[in-house]
Parts: sequence; C-alpha cells; structure tokens
Amino acid sequence: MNDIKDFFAASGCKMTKQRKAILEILMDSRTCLSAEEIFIKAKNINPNICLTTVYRTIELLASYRMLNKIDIGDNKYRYEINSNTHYHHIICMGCKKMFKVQGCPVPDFESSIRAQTKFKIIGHRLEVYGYCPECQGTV
Amino acid sequence: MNDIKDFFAASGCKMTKQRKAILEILMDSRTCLSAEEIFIKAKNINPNICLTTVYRTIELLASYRMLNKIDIGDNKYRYEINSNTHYHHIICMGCKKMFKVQGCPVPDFESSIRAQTKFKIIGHRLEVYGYCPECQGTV
DNA sequence: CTCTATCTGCAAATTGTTTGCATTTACATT
DNA sequence: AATGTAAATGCAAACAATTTGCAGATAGAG
Ligand SMILES: [Mn+2]
Ligand SMILES: [Mn+2]
Ligand SMILES: [Zn+2]
Ligand SMILES: [Zn+2]
Repeated sequence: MNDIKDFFAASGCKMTKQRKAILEILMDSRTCLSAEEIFIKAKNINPNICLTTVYRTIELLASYRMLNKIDIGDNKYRYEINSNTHYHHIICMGCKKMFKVQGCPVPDFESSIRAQTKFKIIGHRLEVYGYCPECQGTV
Repeated sequence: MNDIKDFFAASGCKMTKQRKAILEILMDSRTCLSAEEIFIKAKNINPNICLTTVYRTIELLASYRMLNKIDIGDNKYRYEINSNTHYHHIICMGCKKMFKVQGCPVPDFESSIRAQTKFKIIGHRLEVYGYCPECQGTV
C-alpha cells in the first residue's frame, strides 16, 4: 500500500480517501468485484463516495496495470488486483462461481504467435469454462 | 448454409429472410462484427430489419454454438461464425486490429486444471494482446 | 497556511442490450 | 393453392453499465 502511495506520488496522482478505500477493498477481496460491488463496499468506509469515482479509480488503476479486467460474458466487467503472480480463472457455467487456477500455457505459445504475426506480445487473457464438481450432476 | 437450414428445421426454428441475411453477413466476413455492424450490413440486404432482430438472432446462433462471442475489453461483444477449426486472436493495443493465430496451448493445460479443481472442462476463451508491426514504432 | 492542479459528487447523457406487445410470416397441413 | 398456428419481427420503451460536464472540494507542494 505504501508502494502504491509512492507510485501515485511519482505519477502526479493524489492519494485520496476514496482511492484508498477502493484499493483496500480490492486488496482484501479474494474474489473479483464489479464496479457496483466495489461501490457498495466502499460506501461502508466512505458513505458519500459515488459510482463515478469508482469507475474513474478503476480506470486509473487499470491504466497503470494494477488491475485485471475480467469478462465472464454478462455485459459487465469485474476487477481484481494484478498481483505479480500470474494465473487464470475457471468459471462454472452452472453456478457462475470462479476459481483461480495456477500455471499458464500461453508463454510457451508466444514464439509461435510471433512467428505467425510479427506482433510484440504484451499480455493475454485466458478463461476456462466448465462445470464445477457440485454442478456436474445437476446439468 | 443448407446444413444450417436443415439444422434450424430440425430444431423447430424458422429460416427467415432476416436470419438468412445475418448468417450470410457473418459467413462472408473475415473479421468479427459487433451487433451494430451486423445490423448496418443487414440493412443493405433488408432495409427494415431492426437491431432487436440482430440481437435475437445472435443469441439464437450462440445458443447452438454456431457463433463465438469475443470480448476485447471495450464494453461490447463481437461475433464470428464458429468454424470447426479452433483458433484465437491477437489484438493490437495500438490500432485495435485483430488477427487470427493458429494453434492453441490450452488443451495441454487442461489436465492440470482438472487436477486442481475437479471441473469438467467445456471450453475456453483466450486472447493475446500486443502491438502489430505497424504500431510497434509509433508507441 | 496558501495556492492550484487534481479530484470528487451529482445529474444528465451515452451506449449496449433486453423486453413487452401487437402484427406479420414461415411452413406444416389441409 | 388456401388455411391455421406457432414462431418471429418491428417498434417503442425499459434497463444496465459506463461515461461526461461542470461547479465545488481537497491533497499536497511550496
Ligand atoms: Mn496466462
Ligand atoms: Mn484455444
Ligand atoms: Zn458450479
Ligand atoms: Zn496495430
């Protein structure tokens, strides 16, 4: 958190109560959260924060690559702190729960992509879909 | 196209002018298209088609796994015919152009996921980000 | 403590997508 | 070919997520 404070200062961004609240929420959460969910939690800390600020903060954090933006196909994004550890999610198509999975097969694939496209590769997004143990019987 | 017609008939769906137009557009396009883009093209074929029909047709096709829904992080989906060949996209963070890349590293990863989560794996979504040759200089 | 660029809240606008309903249409059946 | 009917369409309106404009508040440098 102090690192972030320093990083903000160095970038000419101010560390406001609102941003602190949002960061705290994101850092404490072990699931990823929608803007609305962040907003609701943030109101417990700072009752007159508004959704606009949440969106603006998300955008700011994402622009510094401090957040991951996750899409599960329901027209809204969810966000989580971009920890330095790299992982992906598996999403249950039954109950929509998400779980982290460790490891990533993409780096091994990158040289093939480079050969095919001459792109400079920066990152990737990978989500795996399926049915969780509880939902396997019921579908 | 006749296969699709038969498939629709067998499913109790009607093959309407609108659906035919949308399918034709999707099958002819080598890029993926947003609902709006499909709508605009469809109006050339059938001037009084409406966006609602485009959305309903997309949903129908997707429910039969005939379409892929692609998210590039800008709050709207794009769609493309789900050909039987499996591939992913690389997206330029500069000019937003997308290109197909062949091959997929995910299947090799699935046994690890199964071991970690006991999920029954159905599918996945993978997009790679970077800068295309033209945009590498300019950023 | 002062000053000012940055940030915030509020309200309103935008954008993408979905829904309700009256009318039309595809197509199976006569 | 005419008929009947479930399924599909167009339109308008509703929704939901996100964005924008602006006037007032605040962080933090000096
Ligand atoms: Mn990865
Ligand atoms: Mn794949
Ligand atoms: Zn589940
Ligand atoms: Zn480019």
